[in-house]
Amino acid sequence: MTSQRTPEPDARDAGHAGEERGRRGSGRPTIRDVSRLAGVSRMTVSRVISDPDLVLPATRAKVNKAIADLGYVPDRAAGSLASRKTGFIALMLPTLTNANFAAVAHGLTEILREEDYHLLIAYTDYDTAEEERQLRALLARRPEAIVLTGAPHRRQATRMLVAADIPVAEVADLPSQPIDHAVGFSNYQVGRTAARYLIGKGFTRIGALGASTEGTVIDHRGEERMRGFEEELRYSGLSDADVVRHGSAPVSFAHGAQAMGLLLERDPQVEAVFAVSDLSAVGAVMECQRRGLSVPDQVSIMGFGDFEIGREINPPLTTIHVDFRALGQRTGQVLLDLLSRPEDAREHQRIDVGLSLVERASVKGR
Amino acid sequence: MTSQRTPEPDARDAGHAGEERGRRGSGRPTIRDVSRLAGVSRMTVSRVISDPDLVLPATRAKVNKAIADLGYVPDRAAGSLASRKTGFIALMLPTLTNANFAAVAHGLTEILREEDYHLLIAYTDYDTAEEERQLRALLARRPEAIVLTGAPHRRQATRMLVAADIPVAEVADLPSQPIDHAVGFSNYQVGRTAARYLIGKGFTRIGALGASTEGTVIDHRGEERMRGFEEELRYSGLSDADVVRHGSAPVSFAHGAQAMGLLLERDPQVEAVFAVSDLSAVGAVMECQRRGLSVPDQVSIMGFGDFEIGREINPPLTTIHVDFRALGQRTGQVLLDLLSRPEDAREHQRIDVGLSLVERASVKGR
DNA sequence: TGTGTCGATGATATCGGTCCCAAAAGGAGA
DNA sequence: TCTCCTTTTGGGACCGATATCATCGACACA
Repeated sequence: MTSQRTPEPDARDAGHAGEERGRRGSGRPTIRDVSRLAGVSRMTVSRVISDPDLVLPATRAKVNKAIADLGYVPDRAAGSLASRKTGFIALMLPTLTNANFAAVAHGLTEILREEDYHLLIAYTDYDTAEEERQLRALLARRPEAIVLTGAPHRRQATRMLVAADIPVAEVADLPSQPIDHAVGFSNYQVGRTAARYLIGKGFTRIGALGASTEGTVIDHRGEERMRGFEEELRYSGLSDADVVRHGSAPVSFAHGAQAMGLLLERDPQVEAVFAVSDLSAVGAVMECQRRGLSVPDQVSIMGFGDFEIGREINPPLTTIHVDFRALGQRTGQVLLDLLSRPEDAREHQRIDVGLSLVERASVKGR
Repeated sequence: MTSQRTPEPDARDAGHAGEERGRRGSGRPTIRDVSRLAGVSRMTVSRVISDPDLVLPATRAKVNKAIADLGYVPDRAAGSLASRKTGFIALMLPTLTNANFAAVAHGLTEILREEDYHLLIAYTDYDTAEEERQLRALLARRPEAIVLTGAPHRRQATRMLVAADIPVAEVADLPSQPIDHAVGFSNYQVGRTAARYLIGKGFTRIGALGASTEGTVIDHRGEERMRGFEEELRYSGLSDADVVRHGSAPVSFAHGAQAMGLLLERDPQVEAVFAVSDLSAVGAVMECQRRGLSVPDQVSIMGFGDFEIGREINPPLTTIHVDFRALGQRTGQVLLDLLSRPEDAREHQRIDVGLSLVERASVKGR
């Protein structure tokens, strides 16, 4: 049978029962209420929740009944404080209103969920100033790790990250000097790959559509693609006169349509165009069609991101594919692995998830 | 001048300095470190952070310097425990990979950010079983309010919500019997509006494209639109034989294409189609074009949600518009208002953000 | 019967903040 | 000068969990 010692006296409850005066509590059942009802100590209740095998089945049953009867839900804030583990992973993105970033969040959640970690999501709307505020707010929640898209761009933000002393994973870009860990692909290589592909198709008047780099609202990853594209053009001895930077991030259909319009006015002879995003590319295709230009017979267009819409339009869009959901999952695995091992056994991870060119009908060589 | 009493002795630090043995702490500076460095009590530091006006400017300056020197970031978990305010608002959505839901999250964040509230996001992938697990995990974080898309569908989940005793806001649908507060629109009315519109255009063979209602993965809001659409057809004496439910939520381009294919095989004479989502509708348009059917000359198609892509395709898509970002903002305002006033002054809110029909070229009357 | 080991459970300190009230200083008014 | 009030600051308990170590039995073995 179970042992019959008296449970802990619990000074706060000694004396007359039901004396509630002056108590700060919220009225919701606490672990103490459960322990009293079940006739065990708080520690035993805690064990039933976090590691049931340590408790005798009979005791466990009593405790579980008490939990159910009271509708007890443990307070993780209190638990975090005591255990020094919050179960939070922070995620800072430029925006959620982008299918690929949302896919990263989705993939991450799928993995973290299993280990009862929660994602704390913040977004910056591509604003470098907001980044710092958000980071401070996130760190106050004591996440056990933080996931960022690319390095932070303020000195102060980087300092805060280092001081936080938690694993940092940079995703969706592979910086040459990662702060800590990195899971992603090279946006610069995306640009170069796109340029080489179009050059290989025999085009010589090649353009690009990206966002402006002025102000604080900047899509750094998109700009990396533009840079890679431009450099490849130059290496190949081609002009970068048809590279258009227009409007502010995030880019979408309307951006592509406008930028394509500008480009066509600047150079009506342009043969092929790379857009930093499929959304932009789709907008460009539509703009061409409105102007009576046939894609791909008169202008070839390709994008980046392999958004679902690209597959559906006519002609289907040639693009560069990155599996963002898998990227999120992979990041989750890296972090779980990192967090489950002692600090001194953690080596830097740098994982390139790669990219692939998806040829569809919107590009047709000369 | 400032007062010169000795600051609190702080038993934990008495005796020889630097004796770190056996301490549970994390190594990060705490409010106690700041108070020692600044030569004030912890309470004064706390005040400088949460209500600076209560502290003399000179003292405030000392404290702020100590905070900066140490790189101190307050631990919100500890603060939450003591103050009974976590600063969390929970948000449970079917998915984030949907521009409209992402827009809700976005709008909410914009508003809550100002008052330093954080959104805790969970998603269920349209799975009723997952809903309950996620809800339990969310409530363990002690959010001060919770935002849901429509009522939870498990008895147990509803019970947990009521027990949590916090404001509940249902968004993106207006249930006839809201649990607490509701901000949204009637999906049922969307369906009826769409049907009335198509009927008014003189069509009599009218179809609809939605998701299957089998299994646990169900898009209840989409189904409400389907139901409203069907009922309006019947009220008007028309057949609902062309209403197609196919595939599982979430629906997208490929769904629309497939479902449209099925519909055309079932009834090649169909004149007009309503899809539960613009994404589906776009897929349907593309499918028609692949089959050589002209939209809108041979088939009219309309959708719901006013997704950006609908504006860009040829022909532009007729749809029903709801401003989801504003919906999120409105919800945020309601919640902030609710949380800033005493509990007994809180009345139930029911806000209809309305909907509007956007006529474009994809529907052409007989 | 004595003793060592192991499994189950309890007692207490602690995590890092805030609440509540008390104390000290400074100024106004009698 | 004394009292009273306001402003500023501090002391200690407390929020609701968990870490850590102690304790109690039961059992094996000598």
